[in-house]
Amino acid sequence: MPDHPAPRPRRADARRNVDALLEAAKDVFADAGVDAPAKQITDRAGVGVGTLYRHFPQRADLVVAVLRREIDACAEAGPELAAAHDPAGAVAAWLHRYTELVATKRGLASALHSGDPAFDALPGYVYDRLGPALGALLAAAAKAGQIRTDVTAKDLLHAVALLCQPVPGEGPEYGRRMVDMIIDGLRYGSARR
Amino acid sequence: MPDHPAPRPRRADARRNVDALLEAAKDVFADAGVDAPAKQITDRAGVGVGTLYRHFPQRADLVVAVLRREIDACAEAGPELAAAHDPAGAVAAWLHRYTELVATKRGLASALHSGDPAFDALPGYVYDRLGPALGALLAAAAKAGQIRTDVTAKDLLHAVALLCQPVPGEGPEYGRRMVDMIIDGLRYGSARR
Amino acid sequence: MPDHPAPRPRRADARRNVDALLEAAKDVFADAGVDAPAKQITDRAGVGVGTLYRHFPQRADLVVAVLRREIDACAEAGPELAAAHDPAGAVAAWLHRYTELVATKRGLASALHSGDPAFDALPGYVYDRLGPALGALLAAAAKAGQIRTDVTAKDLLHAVALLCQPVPGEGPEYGRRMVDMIIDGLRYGSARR
Amino acid sequence: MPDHPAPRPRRADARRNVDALLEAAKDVFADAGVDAPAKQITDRAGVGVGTLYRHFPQRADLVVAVLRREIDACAEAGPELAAAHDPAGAVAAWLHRYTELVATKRGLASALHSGDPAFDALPGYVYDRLGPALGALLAAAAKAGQIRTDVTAKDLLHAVALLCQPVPGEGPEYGRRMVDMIIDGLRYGSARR
DNA sequence: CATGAATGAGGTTTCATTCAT
DNA sequence: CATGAATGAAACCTCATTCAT
Repeated sequence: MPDHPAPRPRRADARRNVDALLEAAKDVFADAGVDAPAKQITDRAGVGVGTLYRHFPQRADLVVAVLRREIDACAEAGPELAAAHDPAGAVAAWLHRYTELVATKRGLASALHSGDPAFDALPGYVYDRLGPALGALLAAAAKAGQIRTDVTAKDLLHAVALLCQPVPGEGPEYGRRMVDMIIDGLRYGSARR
Repeated sequence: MPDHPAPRPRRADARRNVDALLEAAKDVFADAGVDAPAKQITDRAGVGVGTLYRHFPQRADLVVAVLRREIDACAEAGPELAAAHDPAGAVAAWLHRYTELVATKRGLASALHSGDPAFDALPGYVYDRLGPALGALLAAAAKAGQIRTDVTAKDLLHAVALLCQPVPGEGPEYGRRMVDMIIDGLRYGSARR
Repeated sequence: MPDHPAPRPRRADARRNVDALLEAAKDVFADAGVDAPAKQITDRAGVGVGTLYRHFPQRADLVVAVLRREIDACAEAGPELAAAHDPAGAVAAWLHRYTELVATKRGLASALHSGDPAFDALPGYVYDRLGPALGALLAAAAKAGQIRTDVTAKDLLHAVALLCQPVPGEGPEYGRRMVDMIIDGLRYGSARR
Repeated sequence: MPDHPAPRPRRADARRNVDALLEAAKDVFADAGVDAPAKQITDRAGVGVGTLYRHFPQRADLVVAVLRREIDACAEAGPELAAAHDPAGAVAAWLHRYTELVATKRGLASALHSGDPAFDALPGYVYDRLGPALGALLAAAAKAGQIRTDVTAKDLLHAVALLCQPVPGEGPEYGRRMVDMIIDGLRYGSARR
C-alpha cells in the first residue's frame, strides 16, 4: 500500500489559511466548477491570492488537496457511524456519506479528465482509504448476519459510484433511494441464505 | 408530443457552415469541454469566428444544437439497425449507439448544470425522440419472443444512462460490458417466462 | 460660389433606397451618434447592408449626404415661412428651424472634427446655401422696418449657432428662448433707430 | 454643499498609476474622443490594461475622474491667479483657464449625453466647485471698483461656457476674443456706474 | 441592383500569476 | 509569511467591409 503524504504548514496561522482555502475551494468548486476564478476562492477564504499560490502553486494541487480531504473525511467517518447504528445501518449510513464524495468528485470531473499526471494517484488513493473503511463496516455487518457475505468493498464502492451519481433533472433524494435499494439487496441476500 | 423546431439557414453555403460548426463543436466539446475557446471550434470547422456568432449568438445555443443533433442521429439510427440485426440484436446495437450519446451528454454536464434556461427543454426532447425509437425496437423483439415484455423504453433509457456512463479509470469497453449484461437480463426474463 | 453636386441614382427603387437610408441615418445619428453600427441604419431603412455600401462607400459619404440634405431642407424652408408669417416673424421661424440643423450638426461634431477631408467643403456649403436663404428674409423684414439693418446673415448664423446650441442639462426650450431673445434684439434695434 | 468624495489608492505605486492614467486619459480623450481604445490610454500611461480596469472598471468611471480632476484644477487655480494679476485681470485670467475646461467637457460631450447615471452628479459638481472659486475673484474685483457688481458667478460660468466653446473652423484664439469681450463688458459696466 | 452571409481585425474584459510592499 | 496591485496573454464579441448568391 503506497503512502500518500499531505503537506502541512508548521505555523498555526498558515495552517488556518490552508484550512480556510480548502473549505472555500470545496464550496466554490461545487458552486462554480473547477475553473472558478481563484479570486472567488480567496475572497471566500478571507485571504489574499498570494496566499493561495504560496500553498498551492498549481491549480491541480488545490484540487488534489480538496479531494484528499474529502476522501479522508469519508474514510474517517466509519467508526463514528459504527457507534451510532447497528452494523447494517452503519453500512447504509456510510454509503450515504460516500455519495457526497461521489457528487464532489463528479463536480471535479473535467479536472480529473484533464490528463494532468497530478491526478494519477487519486483513484488509487480512493480505494486505499475507502476500501478498508467500508470493509470494516461490511465485515461487522456480515458477522452479525445482517447482510450477505459475497460482496466486496471495492465492488460496492464501484456500484454505488455508478448508480448514485446525481442525475440531471433528479434531486439528491434520487441517489438516496438508490442506496437504500442496494442496502435492501445486501440484506435480502443475507435473509435468503 | 411537443414539437421542437430547429432553425436551418436557407443558403447552401450557410447550411454547410452550420453543419461544419456543429460537427467541429461536437469534437471540440468532447476533447476540451464545453468551455473550449470558440476559436478552436471555428478553426476546426474552417470558418471565421463571426460565422459562429452569427449562427449561435450564445454559447448555450451551440451546445443545445450539438445535443439535439446527437439525439436526432441516435433516434434515426433505429431503422437501419433493425434491418441489420435480429430483433434483440437490434436493441443491443441501438443501446450501444445510445451510450455514445450518454458519453457526449456527460461531456456537456457542466453546461447542462449551469441553470441556463436554454437547456430546460432538452431532457424532454431526449425522451420525446428516443422513447419511440427504442420503443419500436423493444416491441419488435418482444413480439419475436426474444426479450421480456415488462420493461419500458423509458426505464431502459434511464438505466443505461446510469450504468453505462464512462467511468474515470475505465475504458469504453466497460460500458459495453454493462450494456451486454443488461441485454442478457432482458433475454433471460424472456426465457424464464 | 462653388457648385456642390449631389449623386442621385437613376432608377426609382434605387432612389427610394437612398432616401430611406438618409432618413434612417439622420435618426440613428441623432439617437446613437455617428459611430452607430451600420446595421442599425440599414435595418431602420429596411435595406441590406450591401445597399448602404453601394451608395455610400465611406462612412463620411453618408454623413456628408445627411448634412447636405438637412442644410438644403433648411435653406428651402425660407419661402414657405415667408408666406406664413409677417417678415420679422418669418426670420424668427426660420432661425428656430435653423437650430434643428445646429443640433444635428452638433451630433455629428466628432465626425466633423475627425480631420477627414471629405468634410472640408461642408462649412462653405452651409454659408453658400443658408446665407442667401436667411439674407432674403432679413432683407424683407428690414424693408418692412421691422428689424435693424446692420446685422448680416452670416453674423446671425454664427451667433445663433453659438448661443442656441443644445446645452447639456437644459431642454430644447432653452435654445428657443435664446432665439427669441436675439429676435427681440433685432426688433429693438429697429425701434430705437 | 454636497461632498464629492474621490477614491484614492493607498499604495504609493498604485497612486502613481492612477495619476498617470488620468493624465493620459485627459490627453487621449482630447486627441481621439472618449471612445478611444483603452490600449491607447494605458500605453501612454505606461501601465498594463489590467491596471486601467482595476481602477476604473467602467469607462464612465474614468471619464468622471478625468473631469473632476479638471474641475478641481480649475477651481484651485483661483488663488494663484489672484496673486499674479490685479483683481479684474485675475477674473480674465481665470475665465481663460476655464475655457480649457469647457473645451475638455466638449470633447466628452457624447459621453455626458449618454444618459449613464454615473454622470448625473457632474453638473452639480461644476457649480459647487467653480461657483465659489470665480465668486471670490469677482468679489475682489468688484470691491476694487474694477467691474460691475450685478453679475453672478453662475451666470458668468454659463455665458462663457456657451460663447467660448471652440467652434469648428475657428482656432482657439476665437474663444480668447470672446472672453476678452465679456471682460470688457464687465469693466464697462463698472466705469459707467 | 439588392441581399445578407462570411470574414477577421480590433476592441473589451477577465484572470492566472508574479512580485513589490 | 500575507497581501493585493500590476501585468499581459488570451478569451470574448462586435461590426465594417467584401462578395457569393
